[in-house]
Amino acid sequence: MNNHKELYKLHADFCKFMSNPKRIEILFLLGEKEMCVDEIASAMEVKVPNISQHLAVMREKGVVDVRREGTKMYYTIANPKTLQACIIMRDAMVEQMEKQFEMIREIKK
Amino acid sequence: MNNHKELYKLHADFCKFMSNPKRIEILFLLGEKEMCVDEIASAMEVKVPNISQHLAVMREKGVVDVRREGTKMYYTIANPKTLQACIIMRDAMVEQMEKQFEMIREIKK
DNA sequence: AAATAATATGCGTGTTTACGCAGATATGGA
DNA sequence: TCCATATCTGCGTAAACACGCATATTATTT
Repeated sequence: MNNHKELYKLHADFCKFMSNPKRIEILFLLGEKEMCVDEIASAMEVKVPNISQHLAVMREKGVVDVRREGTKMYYTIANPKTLQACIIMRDAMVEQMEKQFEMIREIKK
Repeated sequence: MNNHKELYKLHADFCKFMSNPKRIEILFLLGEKEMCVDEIASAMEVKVPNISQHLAVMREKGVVDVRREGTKMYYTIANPKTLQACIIMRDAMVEQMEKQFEMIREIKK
């Protein structure tokens, strides 16, 4: 069974949405509540077309769901696990930074 | 407080290691046991220098730790949370794929 | 049917990433 | 010291990405 490689490819492709700080910020914003494009854009102080492009990436990968209401498009997180994993990943990063900080302090003393 | 942006940047940068299928495969391999470069390379059927480069990326971000034993470098996962988050992210992806598969079946019936 | 508001899309450009290959290091042993 | 083994680094190229801006699409209102 060597479709392992294929699964890793899908997995990496899905995770690509996290390789951009704006998309992570969008994920955390949507974690609080459903939002439309210009709400997100003004909350982040970023131009609307740019946010729309990032949302398109997240839509394609199935990270977010969309719902139309009149002219507005409301976005939500498709699966809460995505945010959960993202938070755990951030915790791991913070712990790692603290560990490295400790090591530097040990060397300096 | 607008160092939020800076945190999102660090977060995204840390998560970049997941945007490549080979690095995800490396993470899962190291999840089983400590391994040296050529063990990883032959397990994955990838050239050693390429694996070394991917490990360098993971080292820089603090995703993996290294230990030298003679001429060999043994790699381990620095923080189990990293693998945990990665697994949850994969679960989210699989659930999402199943959801989309269901939707297509509904439309076709 | 126009005009307007909200999003989405296409394109050009500068930046980053992946990876093969050649050459450089570092360690242990003859 | 010289050689072999294991790993790392530098460089060139091709592909992917981010983002600004202009334009297109979609739905509401008049």
